[in-house]
Amino acid sequence: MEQRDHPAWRGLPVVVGAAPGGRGVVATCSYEARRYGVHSAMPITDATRRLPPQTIYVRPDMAHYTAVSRQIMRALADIAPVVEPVSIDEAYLDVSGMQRLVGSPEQIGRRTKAAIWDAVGLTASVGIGPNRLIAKLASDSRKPDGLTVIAQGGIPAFLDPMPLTVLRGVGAKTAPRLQRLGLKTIGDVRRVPPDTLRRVLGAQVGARVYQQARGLANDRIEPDTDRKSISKEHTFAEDVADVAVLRDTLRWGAQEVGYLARHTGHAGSVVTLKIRLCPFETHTRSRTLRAATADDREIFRSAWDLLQAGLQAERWANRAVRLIGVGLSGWTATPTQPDLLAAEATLVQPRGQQRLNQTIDAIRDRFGQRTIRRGLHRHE
DNA sequence: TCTGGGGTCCTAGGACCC
DNA sequence: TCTGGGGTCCTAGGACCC
Repeated sequence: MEQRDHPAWRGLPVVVGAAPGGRGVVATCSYEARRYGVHSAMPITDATRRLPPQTIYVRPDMAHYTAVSRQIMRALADIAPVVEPVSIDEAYLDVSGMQRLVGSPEQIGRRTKAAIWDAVGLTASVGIGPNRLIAKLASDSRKPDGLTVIAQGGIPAFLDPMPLTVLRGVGAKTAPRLQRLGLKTIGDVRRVPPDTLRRVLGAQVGARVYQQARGLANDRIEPDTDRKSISKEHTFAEDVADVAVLRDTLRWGAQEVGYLARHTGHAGSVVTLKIRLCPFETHTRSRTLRAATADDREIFRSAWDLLQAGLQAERWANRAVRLIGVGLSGWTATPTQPDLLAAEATLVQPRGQQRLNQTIDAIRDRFGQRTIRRGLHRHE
């Protein structure tokens, strides 16, 4: 997209991310830069070493990218009724049952690419498959500007030769565990009994890998999934020992988090402090508040308390700090409603057990089990 | 060699409740 | 005096994804 906005950069390696020589990584880069072996998440110092002098380095302009992303998502909403954005540059569309209206899967894919081109002048890769795993891998299989359709019957031939590292949830730690069993491809994984995978990878990851190797995955596309947390963190250009600097950075983070929470209609009851000590040792400390908040000062106070407690403990004392951050989570389960409050008031009255049970049943019918437990806890 | 920032989900132990 | 089993919440850390 930076090449779209700056025609002079077309054909050149372009790196979006940290300043060259600084601390940080490549966020993304042009296909010209990829030819030098540079990729997302690579330390910027490594990238600089590999890339030629004419390389263009840009800092990310998130506000601009977010605006373009919105335009793209709007264009996608015209293609299919259900769109689930997964990141700033990726979304799932449920196009099942659209063949009669639009045409073959290929036609739906071409139409999607055209809609994005017309809206923002960018190419996109599209993958179509029976579920989100296959659609994602299909999209990844041909970039840039690709269009790949995998039908149910084509799944084994498509998956089996792929390296097992493309499976969702198989990363830097999990891949070697599988490779130590002599496995390289998804086809290899498919021949392993489920019990072995569960033993080596744990219950959840093992089960997921087993399913994915067979091309099975969730096919529900769900729009409007609410975020679960809001956080702000900062890595210092140089490690910091001055507590006043840490406090000011924490205050900044709390203000950013509070602002974002209020502007997105969130109030959270869990404040989390994150700290990364020199050279690279990460810790978190969290505290559950008595009531949810979106107040900068309250978020800051909690984070600051947690930091001071940590600094007093032996482990953190006199250590230079590389990163500090603050997060907010634990949204209020149910918006407070008048009749819920009334029901809670009834509950805390000393009444006979039978009456109490009737009241609990009544609330449960209306709000569900979780609500009752929370209500009881608050008043006990 | 050096490892951002913003997220999600899972695990595991201890507290606490019934 | 010795003691179960299930469930949920809280906390810390870790793996992973874009």
